[in-house]
Formats: sequence, C-alpha cells, structure tokens
Amino acid sequence: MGLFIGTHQNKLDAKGRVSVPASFRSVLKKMSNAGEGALVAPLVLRPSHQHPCIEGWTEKGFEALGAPLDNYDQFSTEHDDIAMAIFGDACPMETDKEGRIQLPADLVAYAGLTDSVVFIGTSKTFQIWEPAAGARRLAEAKAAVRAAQMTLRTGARA
Amino acid sequence: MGLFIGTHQNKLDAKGRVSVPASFRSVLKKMSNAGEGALVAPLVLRPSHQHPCIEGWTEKGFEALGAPLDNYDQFSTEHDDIAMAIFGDACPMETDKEGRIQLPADLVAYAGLTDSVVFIGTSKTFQIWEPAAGARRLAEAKAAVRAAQMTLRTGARA
DNA sequence: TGACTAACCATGAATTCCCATGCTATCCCA
DNA sequence: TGGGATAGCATGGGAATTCATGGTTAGTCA
Repeated sequence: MGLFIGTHQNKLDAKGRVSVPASFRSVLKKMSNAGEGALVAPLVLRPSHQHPCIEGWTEKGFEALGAPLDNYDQFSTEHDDIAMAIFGDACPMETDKEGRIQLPADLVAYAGLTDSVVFIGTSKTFQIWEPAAGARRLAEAKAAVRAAQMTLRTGARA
Repeated sequence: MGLFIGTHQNKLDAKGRVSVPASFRSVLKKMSNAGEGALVAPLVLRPSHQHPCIEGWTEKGFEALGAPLDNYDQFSTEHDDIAMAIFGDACPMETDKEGRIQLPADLVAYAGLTDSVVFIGTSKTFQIWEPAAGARRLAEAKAAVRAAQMTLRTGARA
C-alpha cells in the first residue's frame, strides 16, 4: 500500500528521537528517489499551516509540491512568495538505520510534543501530534465530515 | 459471488486472531489489486462511525472511498478533514496463509469483542460484531425495515 | 579538551510465519 | 443410496523475525 494510513503512537526518547512507524517507512522508501531497497528512508518535515502539528512528506510528494513554481516567472514576487512559503520552513531528513528520526527542537515546540507522539496517516502525507491533541483533531475531523455530509457517497454510507 | 453475504461466527484465539470466513476471503481477493490467485487476502478495517462494530473493506472499495479527495484542493480544510477521517483510523491488513487476521487491540475494545465474533455481510463491506450485539443490531434493522414498510422493490428509496 | 551529535550495538516485546490437528461437508464408488 | 475416502476450513501452538526502544561508543566542532 503506497499511502499513509492509520494512527501509531510512539515514544520520544531522551535525545528527541522517535521511531517512524514501519508501515510509514515503507511508503517513504517507495516514494523516494533512491528506491525501495534503501537502508534509510528520506522524508521532509514542516510545521502545518493550519494545525499545531508537524507535517510529513515523501521525497517525491514534496518535489511535486514545488511544481507550481514553474508556472511563475523565476523573478516574480509570486515565485518568491511561494518558494519561501514552501521551502522556507521545510526540513529534509533521513531515518537512521533503526528507522528513527530526530525531531528538530523548533518543530517539537511548535507541536507541543512531550514524551509520546502519534503519527496519523492522511493519504499522501502524515502528521505528527501530541497524543491528546491528535485524538481531539481526529474526532473533530470525523464530526466535520459527518456534519457536512461530505461526498463520501461514492459507494459508501455517510 | 462478489459480495459479502450472510453471518458467520468465529473464535478469537489467545493471540487475538480470527479466521475470516472463506467466502469473504474470496471476495477480498477478487477485489484486490493483486488478483484472485493471491495466497493472502488484503483488506482494510476501521471503526464504524455509527455502530460499535468494526467495518471491513476490500482494497478496491477502500480506494474508492478515498477517491473524493481528488475533488478538493490539497490545502483546503475539506481535504484535511476527509483525509483524516478516512485514513486516520483505518488499518490495512492481510490475512495470514491460513486466512486469519489479527485484530488491533483498539478495535477489539471499540467493538467490545471477547472470545467470539460474528462477521455480517453487508454487500460491498462487512461488519465484525460481538455476537450478542450483532444479533440485536440485525433484529433492529429488520424491525426498522418492516416498520417503515420499506419495500425493497427495485430502486425504491424510503 | 569538552560538549554535543551521530553512528552503532543490545534487548525485550510483539507480531508473523509455519506446521499440526479436528471437524465438516463433499465427492466417488460400490 | 449408503459408506468410506478426500479436500477445505476453522483452530491451536511453537519458532523465528521484525519492531520499538534503550544505552554506549566513536566522531566532530568549537
């Protein structure tokens, strides 16, 4: 399965390391330029713009995110704005051999992380939350979807 | 037959494993990307939004469930809500060679499962219930249909 | 030389794989 | 039509991996 699915809770150790869930690692490797056989998995982290959480991207997914830039003149202010918004606060990383990443201190602070974190899959990307906040957000999202009767109609029951 | 039909009761063993009914397995294989000849059957489990039971999806069915995402801008709140609601609490699995799955502890708790479970087919998906609760729900559904005089006539929608 | 970071190694727990068994329904042959 | 053989299915348990996590050493920059 090439998508990030499910929620996984892992511990943040004394050095600020967390294991990336195994299933997420396999997605990251598959969506990397290096290929699936790689020993480590590349990924990109950035603070979410709409929530107090960290957003995780695959290498290829993040590259695609920057693609719209090609529609603008290299020296336009739009190009400048977009480039900065997307790349300015992103930070590329690799897991270590054990499949862990070291979360940057500023992102830890931004998401209010303490000793445990949850990884929540959202299809092409995933999010890293402080467990309680993540649970709240998940419940909120489900409620919103139900309230809006968003088009889950295709073959599904609301 | 490409649909989930009937109710089947199976045991949950000490390790939290249950055999997926053979007829359900064949549906799962048919509706997978791997093809029918596969040794194991892929499926997706998620907590039901309206009942204390576990919902089971085929691989293709679940992909269709996520398809509406493409109608929204990647950074819209709708996309955000839907992605989290659908993917956040789903969990993809495969049967083992014997046709069993290991139910995640949180789903077991959510559905109140103990030592036996019933699989109830509901056409494109199926549900996993604690036997007594499942029986109650089945009776309730039948009563509701009768009370509403829902004619199950072709295409009739109460 | 000292602090800090990154690679390496070690361990327990949980999960997956594999083999074995009883049961039931089906098929085949008399 | 009856009885025995056969194959498929649900179930049980043990062994081998994988995974998450903790600690230790080596390496680097100031």
